[in-house]
Parts: sequence; C-alpha cells; structure tokens
Amino acid sequence: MKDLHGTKVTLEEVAQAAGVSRATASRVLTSDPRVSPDARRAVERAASKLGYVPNQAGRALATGRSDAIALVVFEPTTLLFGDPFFPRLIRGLGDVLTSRDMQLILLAPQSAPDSDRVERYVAAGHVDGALLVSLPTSHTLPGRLASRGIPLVIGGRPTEPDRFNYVDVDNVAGAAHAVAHLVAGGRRAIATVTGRKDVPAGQDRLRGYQEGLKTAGLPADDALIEAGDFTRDGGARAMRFLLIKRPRLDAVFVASDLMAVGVLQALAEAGRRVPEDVAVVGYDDDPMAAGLQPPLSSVRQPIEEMGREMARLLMDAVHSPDRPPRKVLLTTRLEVRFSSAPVAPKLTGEAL
Amino acid sequence: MKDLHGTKVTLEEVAQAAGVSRATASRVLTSDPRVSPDARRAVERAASKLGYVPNQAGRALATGRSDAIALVVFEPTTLLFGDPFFPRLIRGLGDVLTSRDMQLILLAPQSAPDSDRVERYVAAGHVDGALLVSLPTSHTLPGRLASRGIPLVIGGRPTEPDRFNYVDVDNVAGAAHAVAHLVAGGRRAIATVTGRKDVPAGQDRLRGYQEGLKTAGLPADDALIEAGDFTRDGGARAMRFLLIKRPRLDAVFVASDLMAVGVLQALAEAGRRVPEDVAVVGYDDDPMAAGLQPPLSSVRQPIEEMGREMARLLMDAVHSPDRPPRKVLLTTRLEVRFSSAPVAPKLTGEAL
DNA sequence: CCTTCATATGGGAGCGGTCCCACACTCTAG
DNA sequence: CTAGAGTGTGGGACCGCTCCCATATGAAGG
Repeated sequence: MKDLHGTKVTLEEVAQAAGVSRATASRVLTSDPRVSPDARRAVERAASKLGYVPNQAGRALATGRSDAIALVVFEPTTLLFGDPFFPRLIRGLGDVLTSRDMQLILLAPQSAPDSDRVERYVAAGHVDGALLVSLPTSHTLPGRLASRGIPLVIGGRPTEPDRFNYVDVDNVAGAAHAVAHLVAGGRRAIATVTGRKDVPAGQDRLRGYQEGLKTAGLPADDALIEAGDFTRDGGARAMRFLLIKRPRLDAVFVASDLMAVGVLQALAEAGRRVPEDVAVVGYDDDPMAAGLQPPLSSVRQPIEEMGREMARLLMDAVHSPDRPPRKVLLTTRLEVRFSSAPVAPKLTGEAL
Repeated sequence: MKDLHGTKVTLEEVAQAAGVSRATASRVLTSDPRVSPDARRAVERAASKLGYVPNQAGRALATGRSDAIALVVFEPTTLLFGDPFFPRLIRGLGDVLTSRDMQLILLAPQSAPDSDRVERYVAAGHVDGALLVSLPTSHTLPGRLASRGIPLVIGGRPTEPDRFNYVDVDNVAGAAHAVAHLVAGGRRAIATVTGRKDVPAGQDRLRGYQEGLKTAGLPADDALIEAGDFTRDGGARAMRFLLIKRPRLDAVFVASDLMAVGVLQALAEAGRRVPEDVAVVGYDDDPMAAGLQPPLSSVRQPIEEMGREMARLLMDAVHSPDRPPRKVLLTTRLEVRFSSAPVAPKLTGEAL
C-alpha cells in the first residue's frame, strides 16, 4: 500500500519508527534470540511498513560475507545454453543454496581478459566462494584464487587433484561400462567419437573406452577413434570420418548425447541402420535421448547430485576455510534403449 | 610471483606502501586526473605488487553504486537453457556492458517466492538496475521495483507501455509479413501455432497473423488457430490438432522455430510433404532453422541489437534517473528458405 | 535487603572505500 | 614583492550495517 518512492530506507529509520536502537533492530533482522517479543514485533511491523530491505553493501562490509557464490563456467555462451548439463547442475546447486539463502551468480568467461575479470570479481568479495566447471586442463585460475584464500570447489577432475576440493563422476567406469554393454551385445568393431581432449571428462571417457576394449580382449585401433568437440555437427563430422576409415565398424560409443544426434544423422545419411548395422551408445542421458529415432542408449550421470555435492562442499569450505581439500566421486548408470540392441542371433547359433 | 596467501589487502596498506595518503591512492584507482605522475606510479606499483583488488562492499557503500545490473528472466531453467534467444541477447548486452566494465547478473525466478527474492536482491543494492525479459502479462514486479526507484528496462511490450522503458521487436509486422509471404506463394488455408498467450510476443504474433490474413482478404477461421507453448512437443501436439480440425490446410505460421521442429515432425508423421502439401514459416531464425529438413523459412529478430539497445537504455536510466520512459521498436526480417516455397504453378496456368 | 546473575538494550567502534574541504606549495601577473 | 590562481595532497566525515562492550532492569538467592 504505502510505498516510498525511491527513498532508500535505512535501519536507523526502522529503529526510530519502532522506538528502539539501531542495535536492537539489527538483532531482529539477523534473528538474534536476545530480543524481547515486544521489541521484535515493533521492529518487524516498522520494517514491513517502511518496505525496508537491508543494504547489501553495508552488511557485507560489516560481516565480511556476501551470501553469494559464483558458478564459473568455462564454456562459450552458445554451448552453455545449448547443453542440458547446466540446468540440471544448477537445479542441484539450487536445492542446497536456496535453503541457506545463498545467491548463485553465473559467470562465463569467454576469453583470457574475461578470466582476469572473474578473478577480480571474486577477489573483490562479491562472493564467498566459487564453483569452477568445465575448466580447461591446467588453467591457472584455481591456483590464483586459492592463493588469495578463496574457498573453491571444482566440478570434474582438476589438474592437481590433491590441492582442491572437487566432485567428479567416474567417467572412466561409465565409458568402460558402455563398451562392455556393446561387447555383450555381440559387437566387435567398436568405434568412439571422443569429447574435447582438453577437458578431463573427454580424456576420461576415452580412457574408459580403451579400458573397456582391453577388458573385453579386443584390439586397440586408433582408426576407430575420432575426435569430436561436444557439438552436434562435430559428432556428425567425426562419424563421417569413421565411416570412411573403418566402413565395417558395428558400434560407436559417443562421448555426449548431443554429438550422438549428429552421429545418428551421419549414419542415416550413409544408409546404416541403427541398431541393426551399427549400435550407438551416448553419454549424459539427455532428456531428448529417449525421444530420438531410435531411442538412444546413454550413460546417465547424476548431475543434480553433483550439483548438490558441490554446493555442500563449498558451504563447508566457506565455513571452515582450513579444512584440507576433499573429493567426491559419483557413479554413473547405463540407460539401455533400442539404439544398442544386440545383433540378431545368427541362425546358425546353438540355442533355440 | 609474490602472492599473499589469503590476506585481504586494503587501500590503506597500498597507500602506506606507496608512501601516500589513502585519499591519493584512491584517486589513482578511480582515475582521478588530479594526481602527480610520481604518486600515480608509486601507487600503481604498490597495488600490483600487493595484488590489491578494491573491496566491492566498501566501494559500493561509499558510492551507492554496484557496477552491476541484473538480467531477470521469467522462464523455467530448462527453457532458459534450451532457448537460443538468450545467448544472443546476452551477447548483445555484453557488447555494451563490458566496455563500461559492468557485470551482468542473471536471475531466473522460478516461482512467486523467487520473485520476491529478486525484488529484495535488487532493492538491497546488489545491482544498479534491472533488465526484465519474458515477463508474464501483468506481473507486478516491474511496478514494485519502479516504486523503489530502481532503473528498469523491459524486453518486450509491458502491460503499461507508458510507464516503463522498453525495447521490443515489431512482432505484429513480422508475423503479418510471414503470412503475406505465404499468400504470395499461393497458399490460402493458412493455420498458425501460437506462442504462450500470456506473453506479449505470443499475443502480438497472433495478432500479426490475423492482420496478415485480413490484408490478404482471407477469412478468419478460429479452427486454424492452435495454441502452443514455445516448446517442441507443444508444437507437434498443436499441429496434430490442426490436422484433425482442418485436414486441408496448406500452410502454417509457427510462432517459434523450436515449435516448428515439432510441427515438421508432426507433418512428417501425417505423411504431409513440406513444402509441396504444406508450407511452414517459423519465428526466431534459430541457427538450426537452416539445417532442418527442409530448411525452414523464419522471421529473424535482431536479438543482439535488442540486447544492445536494452543495455544502452538501462545505462541511460541509471545515470539520469529522472528521464521519462523511452521505447525502442526494432524491425524483423524474413529469411526465406525451402519450407515455404510457392505451390507448383497449375499446368493449366497461363504463362509458359 | 543487598549481592549475583541472567537478560534486554543502547552506545559506539569499526568494516573499506570515496570525496569534500582545507592546506601547502608553486607559478604567474600586477 | 605580494596577491591571486592553480595544483597536488592529507585529514576526516560518511555510507549502512554488525557486533563488542557497558549498562539498566528484574529475578533469584543468601
């Protein structure tokens, strides 16, 4: 009803209106128990009547905290917004943060100067800590922030795992599991479209692929490995190369579902049927995976859980800055769909 | 080289190290001209040696500004991240903001309490102003923020156009243009899949569709109008309804490209050829539009330009708070591709 | 009835900047 | 040689809040 056009209301005015001192008013607003019910009521009434909102700068200056954390994403804006990974991660973060009344601030440095800007932003005390995701290998930002004493949690395996808090999914096991599944389905010439090689997740999924082949006793063949870049078009391009180099491949493990879309498209163009001629397994279990033609088998990562763990770790780091770095490793689950159905049993087979 | 583990460096210390007063050091850091070259050099050396970063809270408290603005997006997180609109908008905003050393803070309220939280956040002085986009009709947030004297710019047409700064694209003209193009291609039974009716853009595109029909002298037919929700699946669903209600339609104007993907899918399922049987025109000119089968004609909005204009308007509003509200209207362009090719000329036609 | 203790409250010192104002000093002009 | 203007600098108030510390008040205990 009564709003006070533009005039910023201060705690002083609220205290005056409530007939108490600034200190008492402050206690009410910070939920300090040592206030009489009368005073509390009076302050609350005055605050809501005046439309009082505590000034962030004043509070931050006095407390040394900002009640906000940064999510720093090293990803071109277009990819950031294209990738379903982020909404899921943010949802997980939100689960933990909103309950503690913490703000999440998204920063997406696009260049080296941007990266410096992030450092200044964080060092200026805008936030109490930072979450770093899709960090390029051996980026210096974590080290620089750490040396300023900023609480940090990294998403994915950092270059120096012992120095930082981090949360990762077991990408190696996830990829190996996918390969084992393809082998179990009777596939023998299993190719892979990798992710970006400068991202640990990309490296680990490739390693898992290789380990999976080894476990199955299948030979390694570099011509069955083609680099992608986590984009749809990159996936299509890689698949076309693979088909030229190894026309007789019968399965592909793709390091992301987005790339798998491109892969399916390239296979369709080449007249290969999925899964009859070529089985495909993706990674991420994107919501669209089940809706593709054919429905795409995919390695599901517990991304929301990852967000929750990252937020928890950071909260701990903010509150006890001297605790040694911790790590959390989460496991994946393979969602089996039609794109990786087993090869039809040879009619010469034994059973049946 | 020398970093100072965790210790926050203050201006006082920099001044001391440079052998000047805090006031002089402050002048150097705020690029005040009234400093001797000697003092300037000394302060700059000291600051970089100590790794000094000005404390945001202190500065904000003293200046009353935060050098940040909020982009408030009323959109479920999943949509926000799926929609190519936002990276483009953000790029446009960035063009203007980075040159003025302003931070962009993304807020995506998902619920009514979230919306209150945004109000508090902005009112607390975290940001100097706010950009509001995809605001549901008659949402109260703009009014509430305005009554607190917060500089505001709205993306899209607000409910009370005279009260706020806003930037909009001429959705009516864009949609009418698309319809005119379909008419020129020989189509007569032109349907539409609308956007969300609670968003001005959705309303305006529908109105443009209706005006387009009227201009062409074609009858209005409510059965040719089906509501979508700006999602792919919503588009597919709407198209299926249209095909049941009006099997003989020969063109569809779809209020977004994402929905158009669903529309194309539904048409393919129904065995309709595009553009032979049904012409399709989308809206947004999503990067993927050209890559669809068939390549999709689409109304292109100058989204980056919209971002730039919004940022400029807000900067002006921040610096001169008493200026009356301004509006900027941007025009669209129709990208013609194969999905709306003209009907084959009847062989009984006159020419050739 | 006077201490002792718990509890509610106010005074006031910072937090780290900015910026107004006064001051010293140099330079020019009368 | 001195008044006046111009220039660089330091002192210190202030921004709005939190929180330590001292004080007032009332209840409990000897």
